[in-house]
Amino acid sequence: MKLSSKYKYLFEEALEKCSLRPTKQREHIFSLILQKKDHPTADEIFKRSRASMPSISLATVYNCLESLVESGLIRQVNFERESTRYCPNLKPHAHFLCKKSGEVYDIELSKPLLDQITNALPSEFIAEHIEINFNGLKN
Amino acid sequence: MKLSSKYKYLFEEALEKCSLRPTKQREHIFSLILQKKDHPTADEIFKRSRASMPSISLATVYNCLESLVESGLIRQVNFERESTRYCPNLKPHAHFLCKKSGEVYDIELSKPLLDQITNALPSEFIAEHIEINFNGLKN
DNA sequence: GTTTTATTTAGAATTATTCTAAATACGCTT
DNA sequence: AAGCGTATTTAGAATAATTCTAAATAAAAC
Repeated sequence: MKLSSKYKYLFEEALEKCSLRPTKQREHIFSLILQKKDHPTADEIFKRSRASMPSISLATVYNCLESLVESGLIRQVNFERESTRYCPNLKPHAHFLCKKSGEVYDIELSKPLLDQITNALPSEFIAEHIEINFNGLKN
Repeated sequence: MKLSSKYKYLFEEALEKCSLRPTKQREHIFSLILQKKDHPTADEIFKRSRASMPSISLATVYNCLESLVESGLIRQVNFERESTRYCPNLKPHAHFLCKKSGEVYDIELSKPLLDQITNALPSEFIAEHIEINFNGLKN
């Protein structure tokens, strides 16, 4: 599993900024997440990654995901206390979990709406991160 | 730990509707959560509840919390994969976790803003629940 | 090329939560 | 109020996701 040159550059830059090394494993996992844009858990990524990199370990998958999140290449998504899922969509957006299928969908949010939500905070609160999660049913 | 008559009635009604029994343990835990309106975890509630009910077990605390959530008397709050916290504020609101103090604050959201957020969903999504969590710093 | 430092790896450890099965309590009927 | 069926409590074991540990390997700096 290899990154296209466009993403390869992004990948190396982003890791560089955090003084992290662009290893084979990190690249492999990043490319897997980019490829199939569902919202896989660490364990799903582990299973997928073994297909083309049989020697990878689960601990490495966790480590790599942590590095990718830290460098801002992917983000985490949590629903209640389910396993953490990972998402390569970096535009601000919300998530929707369908109770029936278990699938997660990205929900775009307009900039003005996001600003309004942030403005709902009294001034003594400085938000670093907002997470907006829906759940319900999707047709 | 006893409930005031106002809450006692609410408590009994709510459990009744779900065919759950108003036991001493459930009442005790509900009153603890009402009393100190921070956002305690199951373990914190367990510790507090032992002060006045030393025989209670952790499993019971989990069971009671589940019943209280099911009957709509309290709600759960999850930040990333931290322990689930519990909240007696039933008005729709968001939560803010201060990274520094670890404290959780309720953030009121106006009805029109909430409606706008729900309307951000394309029509094929039917939301049952929305969770909005901020984190950052509070002065 | 050698050294330094970061990363990977397998397996053990941890943490929050759920499960299990026996004991107890609740609430309904008589 | 006694008895009965069912729900709840309890302690401890089990589970699941994740993190930790320490040795082996790989990347970067010199």
